[in-house]
Amino acid sequence: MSINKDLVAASSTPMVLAILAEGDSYGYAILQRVRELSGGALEWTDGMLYPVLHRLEKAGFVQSRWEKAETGRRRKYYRVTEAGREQLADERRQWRTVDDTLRKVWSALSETAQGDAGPVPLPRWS
Amino acid sequence: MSINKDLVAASSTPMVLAILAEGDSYGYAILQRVRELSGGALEWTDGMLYPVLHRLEKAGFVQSRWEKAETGRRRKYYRVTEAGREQLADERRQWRTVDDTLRKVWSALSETAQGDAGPVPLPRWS
DNA sequence: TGTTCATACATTGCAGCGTTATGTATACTA
DNA sequence: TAGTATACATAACGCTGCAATGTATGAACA
Repeated sequence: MSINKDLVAASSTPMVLAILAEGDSYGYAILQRVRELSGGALEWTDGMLYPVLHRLEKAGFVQSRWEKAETGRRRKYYRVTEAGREQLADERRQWRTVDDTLRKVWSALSETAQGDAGPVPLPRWS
Repeated sequence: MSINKDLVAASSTPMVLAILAEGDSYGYAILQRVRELSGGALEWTDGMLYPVLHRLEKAGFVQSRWEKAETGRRRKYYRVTEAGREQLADERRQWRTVDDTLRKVWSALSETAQGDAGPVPLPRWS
């Protein structure tokens, strides 16, 4: 399933901060972690992730350091800051507010698109 | 609580389509319905909603018609199309995919930002 | 009558950000 | 030696919320 860009944009910050809250990590591993967490449903591109990490660092939500992995490759590790943890908590609150609202309006609707939509419901305003 | 723009962008299409799936409605009433559904937590601006409605109509997800309300004012009513119902179902699937993933990564974290974060957890990679 | 507020729709300029494409470099493996 | 996975980075493009602004009508109130 392909996820539209707005939804990717809305979830990227809380997702990355939460992954880093599990422990320090780096770009490539974060991409894999997202795939793993979603069971393969989410496939982020690196061209999208790196600007996110740079933005988070500029905002003070994460700190980075270069390290040499045992494999020999250089990696840029990120660690979430205290401000980042607060931001994460705020993002979670926002997400839940929107999610609760969507669930409320969705709850009355049938699960799927209806090939036979049946009679159009009477407008509330009539 | 203020909701960041990415989250508003991600939720606007499924929210509007779902509200219209409840019954035909118009711009001003949709703004009120969003406020009502969210218990006042979500406050959409009209400058954001009208372009959304125009975009949905251009995409064929809704159809519009002018009507004269009993109050005498003109209103532009919108009705969701069959394509719109299918789009709504798809948006719901996408939302749930992302929501499930976020819940999974959030579940291990404490509820709030920690003023005293305690010891930094050992990195998974060490 | 005049003023204000709520209703009702619409557009413009700005800025942020994902997408796609591209670039650079290293380590491992066939 | 060539291909693949790893690893980070940037540029051009297009979309879209946001804030500001504009137009217009009806109701309430002084």
